[in-house]
Amino acid sequence: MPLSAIPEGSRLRPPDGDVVMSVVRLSRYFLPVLREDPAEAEIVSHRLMLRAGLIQQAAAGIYNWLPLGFRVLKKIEQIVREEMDRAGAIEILMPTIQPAQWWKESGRYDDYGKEMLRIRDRHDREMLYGPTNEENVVDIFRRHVKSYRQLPLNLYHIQWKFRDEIRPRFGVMRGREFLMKDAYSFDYDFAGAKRSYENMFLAYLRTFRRMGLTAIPMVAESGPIGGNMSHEFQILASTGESVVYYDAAFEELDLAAEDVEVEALTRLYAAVEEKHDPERCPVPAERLRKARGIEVGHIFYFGTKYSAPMGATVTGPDGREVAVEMGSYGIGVSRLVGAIIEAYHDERGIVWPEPVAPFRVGLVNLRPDDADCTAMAEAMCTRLDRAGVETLYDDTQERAGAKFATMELIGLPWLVVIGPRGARSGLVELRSRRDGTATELGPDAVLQRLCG
RNA sequence: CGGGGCGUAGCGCAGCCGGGUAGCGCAUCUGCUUUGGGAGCAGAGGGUCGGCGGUUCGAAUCCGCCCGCCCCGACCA
Repeated sequence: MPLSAIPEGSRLRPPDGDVVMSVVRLSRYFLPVLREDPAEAEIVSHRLMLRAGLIQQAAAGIYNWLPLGFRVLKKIEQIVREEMDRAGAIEILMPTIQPAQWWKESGRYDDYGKEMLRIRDRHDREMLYGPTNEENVVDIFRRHVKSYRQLPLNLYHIQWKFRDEIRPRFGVMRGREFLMKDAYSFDYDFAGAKRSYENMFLAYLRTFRRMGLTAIPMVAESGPIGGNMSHEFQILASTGESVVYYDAAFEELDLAAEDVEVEALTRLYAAVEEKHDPERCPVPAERLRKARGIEVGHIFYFGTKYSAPMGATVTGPDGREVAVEMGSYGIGVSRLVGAIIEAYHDERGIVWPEPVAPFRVGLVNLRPDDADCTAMAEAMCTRLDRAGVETLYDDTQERAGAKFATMELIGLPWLVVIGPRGARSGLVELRSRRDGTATELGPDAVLQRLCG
């Protein structure tokens, strides 16, 4: 087949033959936006995710991820991955389907109830779609780790989970199937487990901050996972489900330093409304903040709850065999997509923080039928691609109003507008989605602003 | 799981009470005009009315059963 017969697809192919990787042509892309609000969506993030073509429902609490939504999901996943790796955790991938036997060993097979999706294979073996992976990771650990010298160890994966919620709702914020990062720490003793816990605590603050979010860790019940040291991380959003009180110090944390005093951070005050007692609150009024939050992460220390019954032991320096001390650390990756939209949107649509935006730039060619406009736009595409700027190039024949409305709905941080006016004067318009400010610049200046 | 509601064209909805040839807006397709904020005109296509059964000469409409989805409550990354 001659090269010219191969469909170009959505990637741009510039005249010199290089395949462009950063720029996507809207006319060849798959972006099914909805002009009207779907009837089933109640909350703003769910409405916007459906309207902006991020997801499509398959069944109650189960979603298809369409191209734009999938890009965001991958961005979030990658930030989580990088911060886990930075914290010394090691990525693996455990299966979605697990044998029931492990759960019978840990004693959770009966405890977990109807939330766990139980299935049987063709040989009538009992299996389940994992709602979490403590048993699975303990099985990996116990078959290979025998000595305290191999500790500490932290294994994590980013995998789909299924919890058969009684009532899934709010789109991906409370789906039945969801993508979660779950990490599991193994230590020889409590002191080590506490260090592992604090290490994850800091990693979580860094992870959420990189996404443009303020995360408030609050002391939590440890629930069915068990244990006695637990924090849940709520990100602030005006539409959040719970009301939280917290020390303003959380907003000013310096997380970049190598020697962050994590233990001090774990003691900063934060509480959900139900547990907040104004009389006994240790934070002075001028430093107390009240806001709404959405839970996006939860960390637990639970000691030997799983290692003891499942026989995950190591031999210590004294020659004695002990069950390892464990913790587990979850981040709702798919939930974060909805949570970030709850935190960042306006009446026109989504306003993505740059680190998680599906594309950094929306390049609007107002007149694809005009040779000058198109030449200018395609030249800009090539330059943006060379600079590695992820760009969605709107080369469609829609009218200006429809193009702007779509771009504002999908919320890319930067809009570059090329029209007949600018094509004559050599200027393009650079517009910020966040504050709406627009400036007329030459192509060089645009590149500089976006890359400098 | 208890309570409430909804399933009619891709999306949003009307029609159902009082059974009688399935409609509207948007979207889609064709043509012409238009082109910096969701265009105009003309034409066209698209429906097992969620499913099964019943009543009836005749069912989107009445009755029964089932399925799916949404909302409110008790639980959750």
